[in-house]
Formats: sequence, C-alpha cells, structure tokens
Amino acid sequence: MTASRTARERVRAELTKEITDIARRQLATEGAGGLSLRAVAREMGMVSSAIYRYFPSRDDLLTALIIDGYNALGAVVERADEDSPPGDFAGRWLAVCHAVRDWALAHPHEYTLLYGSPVPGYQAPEETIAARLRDVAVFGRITAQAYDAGALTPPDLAPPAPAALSADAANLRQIMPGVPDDLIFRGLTAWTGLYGWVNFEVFGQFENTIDDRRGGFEQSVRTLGALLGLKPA
Amino acid sequence: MTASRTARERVRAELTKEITDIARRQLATEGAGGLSLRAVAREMGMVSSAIYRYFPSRDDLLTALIIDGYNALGAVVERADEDSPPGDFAGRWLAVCHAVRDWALAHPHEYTLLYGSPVPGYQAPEETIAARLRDVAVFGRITAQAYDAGALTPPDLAPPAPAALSADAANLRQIMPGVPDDLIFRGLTAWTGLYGWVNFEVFGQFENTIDDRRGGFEQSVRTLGALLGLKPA
DNA sequence: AATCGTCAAGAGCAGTGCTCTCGTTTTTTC
DNA sequence: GAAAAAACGAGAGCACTGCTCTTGACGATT
Repeated sequence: MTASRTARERVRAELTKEITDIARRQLATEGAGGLSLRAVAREMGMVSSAIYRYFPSRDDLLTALIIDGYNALGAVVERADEDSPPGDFAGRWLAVCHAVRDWALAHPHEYTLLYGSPVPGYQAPEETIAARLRDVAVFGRITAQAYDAGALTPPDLAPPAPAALSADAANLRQIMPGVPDDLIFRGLTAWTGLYGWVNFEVFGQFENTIDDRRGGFEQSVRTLGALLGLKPA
Repeated sequence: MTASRTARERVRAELTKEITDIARRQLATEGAGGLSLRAVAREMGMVSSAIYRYFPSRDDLLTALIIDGYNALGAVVERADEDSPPGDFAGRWLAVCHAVRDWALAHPHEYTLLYGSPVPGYQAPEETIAARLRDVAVFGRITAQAYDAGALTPPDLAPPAPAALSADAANLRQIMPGVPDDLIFRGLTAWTGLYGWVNFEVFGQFENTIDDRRGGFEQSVRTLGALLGLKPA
C-alpha cells in the first residue's frame, strides 16, 4: 500500500472533492432543490453522465454534502466550546448557541439541509447519524459537566418530569451522563428552543417582526440557559 | 349582481377548488417538491396547459395552498383556545400547543410548507402574511389576558430584557397588548420553543431518540409555560 | 504485450414548468 | 337577436431535470 495507492485513485479523490465543492457552491446560491448534477458537470467541463461514476445518484451527492455539513457545524460548535473557560458553563452555553446561529446564518442552505424540512424523496442513510451527533454531544457535555460541578441551580418550575418519560430519559442520558430526569428534559427543551429560534430566523419567519435578531436570540438562549439552571459567571 | 354571476364563473370557481384539492392531496403524498402541475392536470383529465388559466404559475398554486394551510392551522388553534375555560390560562396554552402539534403531525407536508424551509425560488407574497398571523394572535391573546388577570407569576430568572430590545418589544406588543418587555420576550421564547419541538418532530429529528414524543412535548411546553409564569389550574 | 477494469462521451427516456397558437364556446355589447 | 370580445381547452414545442445504456479509449495489472 503506497502513500496514495495508484495515480488513478488520487485523481479520483480529487475529482470527487471538486464535485462536492462545486455542489456546495451551487447549494449556497440555488438552494437544495436547485442542486443539479448536470450543472455541476457543466461547470467542471464534464458531460453529465460522467458524474455518475463518482456519485451513483443525486441522493448520494446529497448525503456527502449533509455529512460534510454536520461535520462543519460540529467542528464550529466544538471550537466555540473549547475556546470558553471550562468552568464558565453559562458562557459555554452562550458561546455554543452563538456558534450554531452564526454558522447557520453564514450557510443558510447547508443549515437547511441539516435541520430544515427533509428533501422530498430523500431518505437519510445511516452514515449521516454519527456526524449528526457531534453538536448535540457538545450540549450534553456542557450540561453534564455543569451538573457534576454543582453549577446547576435550576429555578423551581411547576412540572417535574413524570415517570412515564424515564425510558426516554435513560436513552438521553447517554449524552448527558449522570443528569437526573428533570434536568434532561429541561436540556432537551433548551436545545429545541435554540434550534427553534435559528430555524425561524433562517427560514425568514422573523422578517418584518424582529429587527435586533441577535439581541433577541441572546435574550432567548440566556432565558433557556437560566431554565437549565445556568447562572452567568 | 346575481347569486353567482355567470355560469362560467361558477364552473371556474369549482374547477379552481378542485385544482387546489387535488394539489393538496398530492402535497400530502409527494411533498412540496413533488407537486406537479402536469400531474394535477392529468388527474383532472385536463391538458397541462389548461391549468395555467387558473393559476398563472406553480408558485401561485403554492401561495393558495399556503394561505389555506395557515387558515386551517389558525382555525384549529382558535378552536382549541375557545374550547378551554377562559380563566385557565395554563390549560389554554397547553391546549393550543397540542393543537399545533396534532395538526402538524396530521398534515406534515402542509406544515412543512408553512414552517419548514422555504421552497427554493418561491417568494411568499404579501397575501400570506395576514393568514400567518392567525395562530400567533391566539398566543398573544392568551399571554395578554393572563397578564391582565394577574395570573402570570414568572419565576425569577437571570436576565431581564435589555433596553436595546425595547423597539422590537414595542412591535411585538401589538400582539400582546399591555405586556411588559421581559414577558414579551419570554413569550417569544416559549413560542419559538413550541415550534422548535414540532419542527424537530415533523422533520424526523427525534427518530431513534425519543419514543414518547407526546409526553416529551407536553413536558416541554409545560416547562415553557412555567417560564412564562403560567401556573397549572 | 495482452487483458481487464475504469473512464468520459453521447444518445436517449420520461418527466418537469411554461409559452404560444388555434379553434371553440360563452359572455358581453350593440 | 346578431356581432364583437373575452375566456377556455387542446396541442405542439422549448429548455430543463435525473438517470440509463452503449461505445470507444485509456491506464494498470499480470
């Protein structure tokens, strides 16, 4: 096994990367629905059928883009978490939230591919799942570490998590080890709240409604953080 | 002006309705992307070009479906609110949340049209905005009435709404009259949290993650209600 | 050097949104 | 009631899509 097998495999890898790069660029300008294999081929000076040597179908190209997207978002989120003081859990939560929002606004179509409505006729294969867990793992880590450190003093809200949910809680505990049921569901609420806002913002639901979106977002995720019991440093 | 002007206008109205009905059915089975004017025409025994006498473009048909969708969801939400005891604000919030979720799960593709990622190349025209306000008006009414009745005792959370957001708050006060800034943003957070969950559920993000989705949802919106200060009756 | 797998090219299929024209039918106008 | 005007369905056609199949050339392996 030489450094890079044959010359053929090297040029193949290069072309594959070039295809995904062009596809990503098209995605950014046209959106997921406007992604056209023929257009990609045209831009590469290839004939359309040649693309199928590299991606057997449009869906396979989509899958590659989705995995890349999850990894890009995951990397940004991990980075934001690592750049924050480890003991400042509220700060980490805030940084991570902003990282998600910033990335989503910078790559709206890629974000849409990940968290928007599913592309019609496209069924996400297994391979996308692992990449998808990268960002939620960061949230879980922050929550679990904060709880471990005794830094979580959640406000007294009305409903504790009912016992019927304990099975799901046990499942989610893989991501937030050691955290009690009630906090797990608060974390889930905070998490869905974060993406709910970003969805609304990326999908244009705040048009003509909210001007200072960054300010509103920060207010919202601060509130959600407080709900979890995170106190600003 | 006779009861229904000319016979032609009557058959025109009927055909228009038949088109939207068939389109809605196609939407339910194929999704927004699979909506095909030609398929609609085929099913009506018409030739494809004839459709354009009724809807000048695919986007116009989409607009009609979107407006119908907002009205259907709005009606369901209004109904859920009216069927609850007016003084039980927490109950009204819960009922309305479930109404949104139930409708979304029953009509996933229509919901996607309203709250999912925008259809590529489609720009929502003015006409959709009015219909879109129907459900948020209900949320605003509940919040404002609850505040008026002194039924809102929000928990002490870390951050009050900063003054920089007062302009947006004033704007949102059209929907929640008389409500102070801080509560307005809590309401906004609760609202985005609700749709964040429903989005995740409809878009399949909870697959293999949460089993008791209705239970988790209820837990989440109860928590969000408590964040607003709604106490269960 | 011969073989065998990989590759780009091209034609072709079935489908799409949309436009234009052409008779026909219905409504409006005189 | 007849003539002009408007609305309508049908059909052909354009440019585009994803995808399949065949053909011929190139390059790596034996």
